[in-house]
Amino acid sequence: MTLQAGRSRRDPIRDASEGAMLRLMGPASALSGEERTLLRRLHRFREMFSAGQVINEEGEPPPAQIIVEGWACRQRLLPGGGRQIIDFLLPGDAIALADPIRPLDLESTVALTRVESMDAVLLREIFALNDGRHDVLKQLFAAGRRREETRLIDRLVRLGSSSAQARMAHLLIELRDRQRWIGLATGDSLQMPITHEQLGDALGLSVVHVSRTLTALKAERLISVRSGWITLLDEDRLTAIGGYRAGQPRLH
Amino acid sequence: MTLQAGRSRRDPIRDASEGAMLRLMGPASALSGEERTLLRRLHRFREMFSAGQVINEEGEPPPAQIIVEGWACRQRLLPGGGRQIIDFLLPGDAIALADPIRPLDLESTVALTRVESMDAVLLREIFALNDGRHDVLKQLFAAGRRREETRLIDRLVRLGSSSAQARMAHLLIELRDRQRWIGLATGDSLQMPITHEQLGDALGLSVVHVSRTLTALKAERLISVRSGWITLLDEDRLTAIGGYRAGQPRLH
DNA sequence: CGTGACGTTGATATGATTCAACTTGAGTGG
DNA sequence: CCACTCAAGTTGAATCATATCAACGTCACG
Repeated sequence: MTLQAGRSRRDPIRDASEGAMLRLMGPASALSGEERTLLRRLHRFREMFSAGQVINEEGEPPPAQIIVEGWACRQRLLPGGGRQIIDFLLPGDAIALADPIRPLDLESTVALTRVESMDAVLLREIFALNDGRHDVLKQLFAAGRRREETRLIDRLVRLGSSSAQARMAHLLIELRDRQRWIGLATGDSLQMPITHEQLGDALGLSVVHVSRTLTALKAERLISVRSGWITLLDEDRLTAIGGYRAGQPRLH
Repeated sequence: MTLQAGRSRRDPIRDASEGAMLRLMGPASALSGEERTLLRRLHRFREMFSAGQVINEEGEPPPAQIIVEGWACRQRLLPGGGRQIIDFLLPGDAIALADPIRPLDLESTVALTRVESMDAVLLREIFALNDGRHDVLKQLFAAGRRREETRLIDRLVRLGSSSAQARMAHLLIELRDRQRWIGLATGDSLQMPITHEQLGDALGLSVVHVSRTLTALKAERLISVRSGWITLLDEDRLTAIGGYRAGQPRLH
């Protein structure tokens, strides 16, 4: 858990990462100059997590953070030793920014890939001021929280009622949409940096069946898989199979 | 959809119902006199729904309401014609009290039994005033909303990872706890006024399998069933089977 | 050039669904 | 008061989807 300030001024790596940071807010153009400056300042203080590392432990109060790079997940550990992944967290997604107090926290947050996050405690405090000077940013995160809740219900519905193929199709489209939104994917491809086991933990399927399901989708020419990437070959049919209805990223 | 004012002053039916209304807030003792008066006033304006009636339609902005009597559910309709029940709403539970704006509302709310609800638009406005005079009540509903979210995740986890028996056991304990909390159940019994089909829609099981699952639980002497009631005979084992962890009704 | 994590494939087992028949119980009208 | 009807629940048999077990392939990395 390395806490480090931004590097020297003209470091190209920092600039690229900072670009991602701004882009991930979607229509960053709507942000005021003050809001951009704030984000840039926050971005200097970030933490790194390696794949598999626990970002916050079950039962502990989660510190407010925003994912800048990499994938993480919210999960619940199961009595039998397994886990259920509740939601994937992608760049731009916030951890505990909104509602820090939970009745009984049985969830933990874990990095699925290498993750870079920035501290957002200050952001929460600024939002609490209600000074009106950061309202666009505030709205942006509020919208994110609403999308998160919608995804939660989407998952619940699909776990309760869909076949393996339907769940997979839906998840793939969801992830493609989210990645497009933050500029990580263009066209019909999406990054898929996680293992079948992790997919299975999210979809409520065994590793073996994740493999079979993907193979079936490939055989039906619905998707193609390169290492680390998946391309959606027939979005209409995937949408039909997954029963997907776009949860468009509305801002207000 | 009958909107009617309270009946005459000393109507015993109204009084009983009003008692339930106050009790359902749990530790009603903590409410100020002003808050009680407010609730009583609100309680004069209520709506009745018969079993099966839609309380609010998919896609329409839900009016703020509080269930006073009966069971309702939030649900999503499925492409195939079925539905997934997302959550059960019991007396004291609020509809759309907190967060009226949703990104894309695919849910509807439906009465499962005869339901009596009271209008809570005024309540929402009063809360928005932030005058500090109704804070206990506000906290009470905020806590309810948090419990609701916890239940959502509970459901998601169980749909993704548990067997039919485990899901059923967990749901029964959850419902018993909730009914106890609002004074509708005492001891180890709970009211079960809904059909196997409705249970199945919530648990992601077929009607037939709901029946089989309950029969199995009966055979193992874990529950007993009378018409409209279920008694939990061995709470420890049910808890173990369902992987239940109490989401205790905390207030702050 | 092992070694270990990840993915694939086949065989088998199991839990849940579906279809169909039958039972039960609560109205409802004669 | 009885007979009819309809919704809900139960039970058995066949089928289907997914899990489990096991073996093997492949690739990255020390």
